[in-house]
Amino acid sequence: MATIYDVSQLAGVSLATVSRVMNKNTNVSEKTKQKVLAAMAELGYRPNTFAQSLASNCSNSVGVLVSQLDGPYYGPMMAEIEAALRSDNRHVIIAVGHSDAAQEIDSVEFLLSKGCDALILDVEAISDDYLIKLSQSSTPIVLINRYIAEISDCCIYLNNELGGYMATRHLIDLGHRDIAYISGPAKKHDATERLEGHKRALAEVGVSFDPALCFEGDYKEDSGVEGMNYLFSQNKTFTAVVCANDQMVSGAISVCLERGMKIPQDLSFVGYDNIPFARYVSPKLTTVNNPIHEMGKMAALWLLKNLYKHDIEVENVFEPELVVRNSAIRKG
Amino acid sequence: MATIYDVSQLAGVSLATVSRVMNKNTNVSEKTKQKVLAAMAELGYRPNTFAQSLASNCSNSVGVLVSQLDGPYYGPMMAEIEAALRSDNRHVIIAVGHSDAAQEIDSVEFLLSKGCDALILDVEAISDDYLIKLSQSSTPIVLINRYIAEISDCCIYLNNELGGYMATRHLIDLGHRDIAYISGPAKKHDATERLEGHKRALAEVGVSFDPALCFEGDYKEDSGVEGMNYLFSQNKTFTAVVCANDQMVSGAISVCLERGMKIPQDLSFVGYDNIPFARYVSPKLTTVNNPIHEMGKMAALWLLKNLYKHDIEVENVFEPELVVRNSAIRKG
DNA sequence: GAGAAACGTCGTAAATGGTCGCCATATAGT
DNA sequence: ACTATATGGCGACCATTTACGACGTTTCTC
Repeated sequence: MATIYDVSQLAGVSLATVSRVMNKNTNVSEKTKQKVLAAMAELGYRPNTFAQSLASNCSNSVGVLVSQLDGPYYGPMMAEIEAALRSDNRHVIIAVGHSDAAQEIDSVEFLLSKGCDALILDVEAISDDYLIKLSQSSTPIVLINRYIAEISDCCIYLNNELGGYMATRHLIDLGHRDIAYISGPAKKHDATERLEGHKRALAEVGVSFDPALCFEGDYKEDSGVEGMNYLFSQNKTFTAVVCANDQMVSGAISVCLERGMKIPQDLSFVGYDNIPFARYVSPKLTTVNNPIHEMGKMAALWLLKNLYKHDIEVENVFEPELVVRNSAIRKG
Repeated sequence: MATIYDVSQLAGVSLATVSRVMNKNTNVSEKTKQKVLAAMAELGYRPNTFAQSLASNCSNSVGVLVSQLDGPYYGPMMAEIEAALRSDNRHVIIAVGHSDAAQEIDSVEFLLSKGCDALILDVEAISDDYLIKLSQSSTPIVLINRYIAEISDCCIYLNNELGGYMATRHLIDLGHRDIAYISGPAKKHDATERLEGHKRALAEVGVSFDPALCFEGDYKEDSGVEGMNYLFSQNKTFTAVVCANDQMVSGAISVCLERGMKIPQDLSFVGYDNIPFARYVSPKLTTVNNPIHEMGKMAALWLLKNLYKHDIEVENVFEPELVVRNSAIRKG
């Protein structure tokens, strides 16, 4: 492999000059620049990133920690992050935290030990305190899907409470009053926020929240199944169900279909997240759009702006949006 | 940040000795080893990976190139790769090729420039020749989802032809003879192989393949919609449809449902890939299992064995498996 | 039992391939 | 001619690995 030294020899200039043209330093004449570029091309020179990183103390890499890689949720986010960073010649290193505090911390340490310039974290189990302390270290972090007041500047998040409100409000506007709820795990912030929104919508029209009509799932399909079975076992009336994410809706609907029910005629459903499948499943899901990919993109742009000094605008907070399709209809 | 030098000072030994204990070199007495370990702990020492990589010419990183990150397909694969490599303290750098030759080559170059120890590639557009040449370079590669005879050792692949055969054979066994086919893009190897299997199953029972009953999609939901509309427009009889992947089945079924048809009573469907949603959609999809996550894992293990010298067994070729659920029934 | 060979343990110093500040020099503008 | 600015060279880092050799102890051999 050719080194910078070889290039400088061939081009008849010094090492520093070669380094300057690589780093787009302006103080290089066009003529020498061309000579160097030609030499690089002739040798098929490729700078050694390790040496660059060692000398410059910058790795051009950012670590991305997510809860899981399978599932429909993180793919679009990773795709946007990769695209944004890649276009600036930075690379992304991935790590998975499995929604477990110990593993999440372990992953952060891992990423740090690999010398990432910054971290993008979508973590659920790690405490606010840890994150606040981490943000004070020399490695910048940006949080997706989480709001911590003390470090709000580096938080990219969705107004989940509003989303939860919108889902239930939509059903209320459709005439429903007996609305069941299949929640995400109580330990996850977004899950409790969405539930809060649900309660607010209920309160707004004077309907009291009935804990018996609320099931705590874990955001996976199977818990939609469980949740639905639970709800039916309560022997209470309800004409609509809102689920804290689309995957649980999918599980819940499958239970109803197996019982010979018609959706949405017999029961209305509203989901959350608007994952790609929501459009193709039958009935097409009415759901709350969660612009997860945009948040991923924004996290990357945040880094481009604040760490790599690009002159761009970023926004931190995203608004949910109701996507009306066919899984919820007026109460008949 | 503490350096190896600081550690050596505190422990009262030389740099080489500290390096030796880090690299588990046996030639160091238990006593000095403990001294060094204590010093490292006291300083919170973390070796600088860039310096390590520069000196050892090994980055402990592997580049993973996939066609896309969103969609249900690559997530499980990435998850397995990450887990396997991570357990050996290696990290993965991701890149996306978008099924385009230029972008795929660009991504390979990108990954190479980042100094990956090896590459895991799931590429579709890059030519065999390029890959063969690439495999002769100093950076090992392993190919997922592709078979190239000249470099078969580093190919991890599924017997797609057999899978295509199984899908159609299942329908034949259920009494169907008029079977439509929605294919993947002709330029993708796996798509043509699956179609070959379909044709073989047909030929086996003396049914001639009717091009009018075959639509070339692009593996996405929308082309399932298109494909179904095309098939209906042909005014031909068919009692079953096999789609080259589950996403297209999803699109195809939605068209039927909108027309008021009952699935599988009016039309049987068999898919391919067995993506997670296939289990939760209604009707639950009969499909061919594509052990994509296992192939991802095996690719990682291949590297662990051949590059990082672990003593483990790996297998290259995977067999598809029919998963019978509810989207295909006996011809009525 | 003495001398030599072998071995285990550890230190020295030379890579590894860059970046970057500092300084000298060339060039251009006024 | 004087000064500001553009240009290029020199050499000190950056944090590690690793070949080589020093040194002391053990073991083998005659």
